[in-house]
Amino acid sequence: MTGLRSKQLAEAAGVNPQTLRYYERRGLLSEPERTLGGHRVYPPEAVAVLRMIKAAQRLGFTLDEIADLLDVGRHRHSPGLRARVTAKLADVEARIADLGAIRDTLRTALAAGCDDLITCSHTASCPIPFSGVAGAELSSRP
Amino acid sequence: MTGLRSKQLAEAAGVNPQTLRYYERRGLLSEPERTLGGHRVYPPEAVAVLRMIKAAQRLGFTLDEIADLLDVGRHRHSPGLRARVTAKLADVEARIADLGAIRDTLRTALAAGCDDLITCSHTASCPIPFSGVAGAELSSRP
DNA sequence: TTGCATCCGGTACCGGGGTACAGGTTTACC
DNA sequence: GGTAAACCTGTACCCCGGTACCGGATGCAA
Repeated sequence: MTGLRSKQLAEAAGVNPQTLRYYERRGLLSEPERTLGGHRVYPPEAVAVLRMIKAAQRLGFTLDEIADLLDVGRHRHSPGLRARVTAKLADVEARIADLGAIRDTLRTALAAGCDDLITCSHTASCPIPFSGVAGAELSSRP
Repeated sequence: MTGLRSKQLAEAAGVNPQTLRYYERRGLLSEPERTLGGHRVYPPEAVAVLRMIKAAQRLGFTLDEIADLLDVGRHRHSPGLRARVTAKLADVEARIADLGAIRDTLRTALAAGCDDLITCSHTASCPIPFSGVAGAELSSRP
């Protein structure tokens, strides 16, 4: 009775109803109960799950990764979970570092009234660490 | 004479040669000189530009945004540049904050030996701030 | 001058993440 | 019991960021 129908869930979570089925196919949302007629009835927690998905996604996780992360805890934990979480953590930390560099760059650019990012960066007329950021890219994920 | 051919540039920047033409079409790379026969000859700075593109891209900027950012400085600055940079900066800062929350979550999960992310997060049995992350998502970009 | 690597433009395709549409059933309310 | 809204499955399509393939035209070196 506390169940949600597709549209309600979709609205509550701010996604398209079609996306729910899509996520279900992709293994991100576990298959919900059905009415006798076959309509999906989601548990209220589904909203939280969706929000998590969206949050994780916005942060650069792919749907597969998210599915993986969620799924693991859903039924039983595969042995590799800790390793994967650890890897993800490293990944996230790297992203934070990169973003920090970009943030600094943007700030510097603004502060310097430097309206011109590339000219600045590659003529080295203002001390923007863009090559540092760019360099970071070389040493990271494929 | 210091010019680079497609393949050289591609290798120097770690991208596919096809991608160069693609970026050119997209306005990310300005049209290079040509040999008499029509082959592209890129200036050495192109490498730096490409690295910047890749760095920015890894950090969640779309090609259009990057084109925009680059283009502006390339010829003449549209009046909106500062505003756009400022907006991007806010965006980046928001991403950093979100990533920080995710990082904390992952750390907490690891530390708690909590192998199960969703169960943990939505049964509130361990004090993981996932809803905080999820909530942040509501207040941000479409 | 011949030969092979490279490049050219054009078009087609791929994977990721959705979204839309078709055509048919179910629900829910009057 | 009728009817409109919501739902169902399935398939097709869209955008993004590339990548691959094509047939033909250079570039360069021996």
